Amino acid sequence: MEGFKKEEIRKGPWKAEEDEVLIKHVKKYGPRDWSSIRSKGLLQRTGKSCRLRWVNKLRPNLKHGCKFSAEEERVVIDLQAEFGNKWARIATYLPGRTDNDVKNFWSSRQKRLARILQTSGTPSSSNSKPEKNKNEVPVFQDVPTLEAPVFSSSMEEESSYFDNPEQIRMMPLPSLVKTELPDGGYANLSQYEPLSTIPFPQIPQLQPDLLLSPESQELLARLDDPYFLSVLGTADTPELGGAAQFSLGPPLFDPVLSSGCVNSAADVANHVTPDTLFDEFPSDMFDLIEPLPSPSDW
DNA sequence: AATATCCGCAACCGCCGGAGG
DNA sequence: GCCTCCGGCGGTTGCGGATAT
Repeated sequence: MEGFKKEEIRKGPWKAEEDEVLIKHVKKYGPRDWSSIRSKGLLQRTGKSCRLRWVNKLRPNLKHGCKFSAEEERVVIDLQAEFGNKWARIATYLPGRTDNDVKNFWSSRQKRLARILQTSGTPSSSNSKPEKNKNEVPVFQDVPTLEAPVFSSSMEEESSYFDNPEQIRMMPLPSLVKTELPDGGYANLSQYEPLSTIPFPQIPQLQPDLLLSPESQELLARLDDPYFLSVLGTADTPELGGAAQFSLGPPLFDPVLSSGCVNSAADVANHVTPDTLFDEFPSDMFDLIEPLPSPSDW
């Protein structure tokens, strides 16, 4: 590794060799002393860059390449309302997710919502094609207060974790708090006590002369279907107007979705996530959803 | 098939706070 | 009290793949 000029700092994508060096360093010294990696001439990366690479990509037990499950999405939505943009804090509730993951998820979601509101707010929107809006998800307001989990949010573990590769592989995530569920399963989000009810985006009373597409009418009809509601959660109010609420607790808490990656189409086919759920909504359905207040108004 | 647009992701940047000299 | 260094965090950007036109 000689020949490194200390002034030359490498940026951009990491190479496999660099990852190897970083992993070796962490195995040996633990996830700390990031700046020493460069001062020792091991890598031409800054300490910050090394730390980021470890935390976001190389750390054990990360969920790479799998979308947020319905449960994870709900947790993020709830906790964002509770904590604001404290991504690192929110990430501690989500085993295998990093603050960067949460941040990226949220910003993608915000962009989608912005677009949906933009299109639904225009007079011609009910004539517009579904386009990308088919993936839009709702925003939940006035979410319940949640209790913080009892664990250290620090990623810095004892160096004993790094004595051998197997220990690294099996290293428990600090945020992984398991609780036995009534049905015998385990919830990783144990502190996430009964997620009571989360307000659904308000849908105003339908006007008799309001023209809806056949799909929308069919969808509204399905809201009376017990099974459909069980997917959404249970409605606390018979009518959808005003403060219609849906329980997003157990019905949406699916061990398959919440505990691991769901990547195959078959896995997804049998589960309804917020995204897949709203895939079914014709675009003109969103014309009925009132514009949301900005986060600053919460 | 070509182009435009969207989206997810990885990584960088700047700010902040704590620790140590 | 100050300065410097380091690590942590949130915001932002740029790239590449996917999707729509």
